[in-house]
Amino acid sequence: MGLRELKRERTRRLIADKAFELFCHHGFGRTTVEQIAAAAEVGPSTLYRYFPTKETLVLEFVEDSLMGAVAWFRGQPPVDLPDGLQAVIERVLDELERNPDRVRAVYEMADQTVSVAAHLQALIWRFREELTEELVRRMSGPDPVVVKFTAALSAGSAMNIIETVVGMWVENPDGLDVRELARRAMGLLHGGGIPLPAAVPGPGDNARHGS
Amino acid sequence: MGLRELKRERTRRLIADKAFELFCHHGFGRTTVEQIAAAAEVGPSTLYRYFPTKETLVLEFVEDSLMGAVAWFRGQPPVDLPDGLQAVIERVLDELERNPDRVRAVYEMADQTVSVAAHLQALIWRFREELTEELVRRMSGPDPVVVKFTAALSAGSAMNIIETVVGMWVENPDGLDVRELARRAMGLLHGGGIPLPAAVPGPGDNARHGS
DNA sequence: TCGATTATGGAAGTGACTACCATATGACTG
DNA sequence: CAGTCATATGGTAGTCACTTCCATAATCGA
Repeated sequence: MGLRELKRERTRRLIADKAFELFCHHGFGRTTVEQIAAAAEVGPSTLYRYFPTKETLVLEFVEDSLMGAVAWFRGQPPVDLPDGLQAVIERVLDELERNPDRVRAVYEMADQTVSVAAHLQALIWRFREELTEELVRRMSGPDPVVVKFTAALSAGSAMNIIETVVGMWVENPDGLDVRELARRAMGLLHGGGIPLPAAVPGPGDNARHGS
Repeated sequence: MGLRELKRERTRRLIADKAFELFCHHGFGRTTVEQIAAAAEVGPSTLYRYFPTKETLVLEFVEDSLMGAVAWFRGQPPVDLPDGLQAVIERVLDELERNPDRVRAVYEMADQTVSVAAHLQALIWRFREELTEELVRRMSGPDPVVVKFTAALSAGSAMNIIETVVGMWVENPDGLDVRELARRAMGLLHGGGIPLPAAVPGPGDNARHGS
């Protein structure tokens, strides 16, 4: 490991940290790339060599969490479908829970800047696609279309659970048992259907029953 | 209804059509906004008055389909949760099936242009949020957090089914029964779990059973 | 027909991002 | 240690999406 890679990692980290700092302080939209480059004491063209877009400065952390979980799953021995998905979900949640402030910051920026939300969603989409691919590799069936369909639906369910749990977690700053919610949501995978609250919505008393 | 609104609708349609044409012919990334404006014989600033971003030129159609379904659902009498979701899903699929070429074009552009994919996902996210909101309004329960959680998970499931079915539909140009797939996927909402193909993935013979 | 409202087009500017090139810096060889 | 090579950096110039603002033209109400 040479001095070069060490320095590279250092500047990369420096840029990302300065960017995060400026984004939190002044907002994503009110921070220019030039300002970030100046704060990190590098030229703008150097910054672009490390981070292809402004959004990656914010979202690389999420990308690592999601793609890391898929990569980990690829190395795991075959297991039951629901169990495998559950493991992936827990892996992602573990990773995100490791630095909650960053997760919150990402969600805040996504809330107030369309392009951040958009790229975050694109990231989640890629996670879904790669997970689908891996599930297909692990599955077998007579009809490849049905296999692909099942895999995509499963990966989507995992994605849905992650998004929902993380969303609830971000909205309720403290005193929320993320794991309990996640466990509840997993019922979706195991055939329990949507876990309903105590009082379920039924047809209203005075309402015509719709078609 | 005055002449003004009529003309407005006409230029709007004209711009969108010319844009679609150019995008299909030269690709999204290789078409500039100025070219579109020139083709529609309007000034660029007029174009931006109708369409805030280049992406909306492509995605407005999808937005209308999704948001229209939610708006429709808002006007419906209360029904069972799974039935309601199923109705919304079918509504969206109906709308998309009405012009398949446009759906395919959108997916193609999303495949080759990141920002289109990103904004498409952002749109789907908004659909999910609005559907969640409406579900919350229709639900009751002792714990508002659990209610919100259930609603978000349900809306996410609906979104998942739509995305999966449409994705399969786009990938397999012809001879695919979209409705059969959709019906199959609905089992997820009714508590049937993930519908599995004939041969389900099990633990491999030579694999260690790992945690 | 006249005044008010609104749509349009153009100009000028900002900022993200790209392509390119000259230079500086760490890495390897004799 | 000197020389050379690979790579990292910084700067310049340019493209393009998008914004703001203003002058003008088209429509509408009276």
